[in-house]
Amino acid sequence: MVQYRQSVLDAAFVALADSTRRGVLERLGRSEASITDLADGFHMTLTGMSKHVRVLEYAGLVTTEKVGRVRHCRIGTRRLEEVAAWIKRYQELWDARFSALDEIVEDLKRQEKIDERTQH
Amino acid sequence: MVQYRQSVLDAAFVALADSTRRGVLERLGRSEASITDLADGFHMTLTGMSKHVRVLEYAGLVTTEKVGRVRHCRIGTRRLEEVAAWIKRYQELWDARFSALDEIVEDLKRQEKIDERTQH
DNA sequence: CCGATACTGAACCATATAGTTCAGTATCTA
DNA sequence: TAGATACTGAACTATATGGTTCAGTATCGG
Repeated sequence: MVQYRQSVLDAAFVALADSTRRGVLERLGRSEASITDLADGFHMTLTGMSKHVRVLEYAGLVTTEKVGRVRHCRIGTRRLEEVAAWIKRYQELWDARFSALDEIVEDLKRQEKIDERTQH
Repeated sequence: MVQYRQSVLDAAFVALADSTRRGVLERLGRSEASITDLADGFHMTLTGMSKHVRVLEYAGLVTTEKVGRVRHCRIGTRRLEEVAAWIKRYQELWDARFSALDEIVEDLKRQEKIDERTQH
């Protein structure tokens, strides 16, 4: 289970690491498209685009359906929410870390003031 | 092919695509650490971890400071917010797309009702 | 000063990735 | 039915990636 979730999350991050694939997601955000549409739009062979779409589909970021000759691609399930959740969690850790630093800085400032007063 | 990463955003996504590097970010979320600390924690050579840290630093996700022999690594600037912003934007497109589909479905339902009525 | 520690750089290796071409297969259309 | 269209799979190329070892260099502690 944990292994599964880890690998799914990993697949999503890997899929998002490529700028062409992020572009495809944006494109599909506007309307569904065929492999041909996408290949044209990104100046790439059908085969190349087909691979990108498969990576996105594996990661759960798009879904596809073949109707006759045409594979219709559309934006996928809620998988991206897992990526967003990871980032949110990281940001929380990170905010906490910065808060801790802030406190240290505040302590130092307070200490300075005490030093000032005791020196005069 | 020649993957020159024009954008900082791309570097961040690429950095996040590796699960070890995401682990390092989580680890640094708890406290700062040296290369040695991280290498030990992730069962990896110093050289290997050094490379990961450099990737994270290039992406602006961590900052480092060398004090004497030791390189202190800590969680970086607000760079991750750009990643979060991209995802948010994508999710908006995507919600809009689903809303549009919902409307179509609603239209179809209405049409069915009309058909029913006109057939009787 | 000497030895241990902490890292860095270069070279290397195996595998993964992004792309191609070419040769199909299946489906639509005239 | 013939030909165009839409895709798929296999094989191949070039480069990137994640890791290693080994040989330094710089710094710390006794």
